[in-house]
Amino acid sequence: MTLPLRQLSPFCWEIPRRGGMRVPGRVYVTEAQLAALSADRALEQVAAVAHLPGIVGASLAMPDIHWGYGFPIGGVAAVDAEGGAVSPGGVGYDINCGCRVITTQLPVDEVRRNTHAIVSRLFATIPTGMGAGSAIPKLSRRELRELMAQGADWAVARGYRAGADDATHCEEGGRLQGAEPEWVSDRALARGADQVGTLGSGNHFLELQHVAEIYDPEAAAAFGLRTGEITLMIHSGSRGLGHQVCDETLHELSRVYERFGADYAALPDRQLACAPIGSELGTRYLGAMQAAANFAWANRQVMTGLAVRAVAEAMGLAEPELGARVLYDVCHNIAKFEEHQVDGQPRRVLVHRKGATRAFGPGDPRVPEAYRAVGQPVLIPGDMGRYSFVLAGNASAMTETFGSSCHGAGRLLSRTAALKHARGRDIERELASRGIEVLARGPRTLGEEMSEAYKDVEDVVDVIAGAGISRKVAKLVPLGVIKG
DNA sequence: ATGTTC
Repeated sequence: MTLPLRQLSPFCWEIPRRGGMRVPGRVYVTEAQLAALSADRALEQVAAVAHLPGIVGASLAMPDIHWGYGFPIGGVAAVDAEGGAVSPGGVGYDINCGCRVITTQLPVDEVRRNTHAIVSRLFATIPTGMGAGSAIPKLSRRELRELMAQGADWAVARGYRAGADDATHCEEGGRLQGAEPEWVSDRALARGADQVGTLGSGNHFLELQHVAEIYDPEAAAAFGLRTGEITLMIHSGSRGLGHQVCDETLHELSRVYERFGADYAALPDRQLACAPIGSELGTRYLGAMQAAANFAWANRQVMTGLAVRAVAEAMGLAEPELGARVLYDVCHNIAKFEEHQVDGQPRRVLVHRKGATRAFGPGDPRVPEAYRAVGQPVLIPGDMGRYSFVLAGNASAMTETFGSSCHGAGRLLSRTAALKHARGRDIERELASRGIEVLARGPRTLGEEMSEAYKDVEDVVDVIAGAGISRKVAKLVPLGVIKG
């Protein structure tokens, strides 16, 4: 199927409304990226999402768009908070998968000669890989429920912290309102009980980086980013607990969603299964999803405490000597109630961001005060062999994308294709020759995750910057990385 | 992404 596309700007294309689409689609890509997209079904998914009950504005896609379950990865869909539908496929399996940057005052030159010791200590401290558990003592169901009610604060209160303002430097303060831990099943609790403070596998990572380049000195100063200083980046989510919440809801929803009304029955893809926000099932999913999101924040917060301690020990320093603090923490797999302008009127909407990052512009009260003048920090992880970016949200994100930006590089090769390319090579040694020390549980992840398997994240970020949605603030280059 | 097919 070929979709008719209308070019709106050098970086933006519209899929006009037709059939059951309630709104148009809008895709932020260059012409070259658009040509590459014809190979997968992601654009059809953008059009399919436009059928979602209650969707407003447009069905959006960021430049790192690729095919996903129901919604494309890189998709953004806002639905009316009253009459709209919530769709687990618009959040993804890894609820509140997200990214965090911790800044330090350590100079890269001092740290580089200790890279091996630091990466080894990080790898020994933070469990990585599928099924890895026991970073901290296993939690009881009661403790887990407390954790899911409190989010990042749960971990801060137990001493897992970088600085004094870690939680307030998270999107939503590291805790979504409305979380209902009671609606998270026993099975999900069992999976999460020993996974707090664990990294996971796939594209999840913890990186030791340095600030290699500053593009926007004013925003960099506000964010505490200084050239030549060390940062840590954590990319992880809600592990087996969030996965279980998504899985259970999808199973339940697939049997009943068509009964919610003609709009639901007419959805073009069963993977878009959704429920009215106010329905019993919609309410239960939202409460459990918000609880799982808070689990993810606690998870990244515990890893923050463990990582700061590990770096200090490896450097032979006291923790305060690192000058570490959380710059910011964003979720890129989530559905959140937010107020946005729709057709010039303020409206409460549920914004699904599935592989998309919140990117609020300057002056927004929902951005921490220290950053408010320059806009929200937008954290964009790249691949393990190149670099990552810190951006700042622009005002136009608020009018164009419900305050949303891209979330990463996006895959170029499938996992299978990447492994084929990696055959006979020593990825670990290749990275070492470029000054990047990597420790992973197995060789397979390294093959699947090698640089060539990903697009250049700078190409993605440049589209976002070209479209005016966010602007580049700093480039972060890895010295070392731990993986699953 | 995921005790990688309850």
